[in-house]
Amino acid sequence: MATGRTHRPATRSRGIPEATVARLPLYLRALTALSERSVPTVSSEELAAAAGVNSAKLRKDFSYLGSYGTRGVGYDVEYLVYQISRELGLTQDWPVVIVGIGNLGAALANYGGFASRGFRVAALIDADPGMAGKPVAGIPVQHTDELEKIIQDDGVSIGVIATPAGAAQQVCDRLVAAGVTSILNFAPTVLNVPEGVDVRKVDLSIELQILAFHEQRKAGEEAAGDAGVAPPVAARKQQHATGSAEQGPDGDVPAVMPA
Amino acid sequence: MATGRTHRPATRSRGIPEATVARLPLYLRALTALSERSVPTVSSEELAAAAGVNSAKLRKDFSYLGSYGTRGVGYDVEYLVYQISRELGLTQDWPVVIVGIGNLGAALANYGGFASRGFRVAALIDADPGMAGKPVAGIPVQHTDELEKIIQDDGVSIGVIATPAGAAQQVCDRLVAAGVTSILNFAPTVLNVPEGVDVRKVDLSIELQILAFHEQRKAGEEAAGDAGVAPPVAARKQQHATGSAEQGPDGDVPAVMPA
DNA sequence: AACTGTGAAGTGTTTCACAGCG
DNA sequence: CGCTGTGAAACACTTCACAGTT
Repeated sequence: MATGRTHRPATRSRGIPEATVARLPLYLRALTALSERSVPTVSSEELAAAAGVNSAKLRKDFSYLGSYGTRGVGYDVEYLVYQISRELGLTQDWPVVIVGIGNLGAALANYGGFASRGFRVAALIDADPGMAGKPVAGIPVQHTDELEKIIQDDGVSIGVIATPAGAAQQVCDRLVAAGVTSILNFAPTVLNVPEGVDVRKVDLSIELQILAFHEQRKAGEEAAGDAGVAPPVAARKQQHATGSAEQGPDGDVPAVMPA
Repeated sequence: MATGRTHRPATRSRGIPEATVARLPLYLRALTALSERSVPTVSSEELAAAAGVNSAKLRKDFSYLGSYGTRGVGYDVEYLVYQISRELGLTQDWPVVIVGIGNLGAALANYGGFASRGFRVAALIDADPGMAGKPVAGIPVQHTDELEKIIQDDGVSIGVIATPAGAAQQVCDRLVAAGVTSILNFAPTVLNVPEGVDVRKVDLSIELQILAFHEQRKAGEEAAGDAGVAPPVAARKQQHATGSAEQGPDGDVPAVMPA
């Protein structure tokens, strides 16, 4: 979705897998903790444990960055912190605007981990004129009217949307028009953005629903009899291939989830 | 990747892929919106657009649930809402506790999408005695001492951790000991949980770092010359250089990690 | 001896493309 | 004809297992 293809001309294409990129911050956090304890080196096994992954995956991930370890020894903590930071672009300053200073926006503004990496809250923006000027986390809230000006003046390229769902797309459009090219969306809506703009979303309700799915599986083993309400409309259709062939061609090995 | 093999006797093995499960809430939201507009049926193409995925993926996803569409026509909205809700376990009531009622916890307690699905905030818990009794989102905050009692009395199986990082593991241990088997973690820490307990994490700082990575790519195409500080220690090593496919569409990386 | 780096195999996910049904 | 449902191909990611290095 969002990102669309980026048909890069393959400038020597480093090509770090997306899954690896998503784990780099995890490694970085673990490494930072080690660094604070002045641990000089760490093995893939130890670091993997601290980051909650397995060591093969970690080594594979690092192999995309380069050969930064020493066989028989492990990885130099400081050096790796630097390399990962650089890879993630955290050696530079990223001004960020947060739009929508309700409960959540305020929480985000106060969030420490925010500033701790290269991120700097450049501005807090809210549509409520009554909020204008009020300081949140030490930063005065500004009115939406200022949005374009702020973004241009500060060279903001990352925006955080913490507005109600109804306002999100509109805010998004304005952010993008003003030059923002990466958006972190907390509103429960699918955002439409032009090619070249990245959107990541964080959705509490979705996370809970996924947990509920697994939770349900744990509880009800056999009893398929569901206690909920009855299907609303339409005739009930049969439930997919009942006992028959269907999936596992050869060695069964049923998928992740059992039933 | 959930719980590796789950031994289970393969009761007709439904086996819905994790990636599909993660998208069901998205479909459900889009369908709910259609339902509110009294749209009777929808094609895979339309629904996919509303959910921000492509139609082939959507059809494949639905095929894991069963044959719920009508060829030449599309899907019955109400019927599909029900089927997905049931699959996700939302036709039942899920009491949830939120631990850590700071800025973020309060935001979560107030979050509407919470209650809108089967989730019910059974209790708000905080370690600060000064907060005890204070109502947040209409619910009085209770002290951590009550944690075990609340969970057992209300049969809570899902816990949300919104405490500072330092307290998270301890809270997690208590939640698990009291009977919680699914945890949504907002604290920037890796939680250790016993086998059978699901943890999903939401980490603002990680999301931003991933955006920064892509942002950096957009900006500096060729100029590998980084303006940041110089590497701290150790000799620089060469850069690997895999030549190959690069980046693809955004794909969300699921994060269930059992243990 | 200890540990990294990585091909190769295994597993999961997406996309294609079209048969099949209403 | 239109649209779903799905094998098969393509792609992505993870894990294995061991060669290679210090």
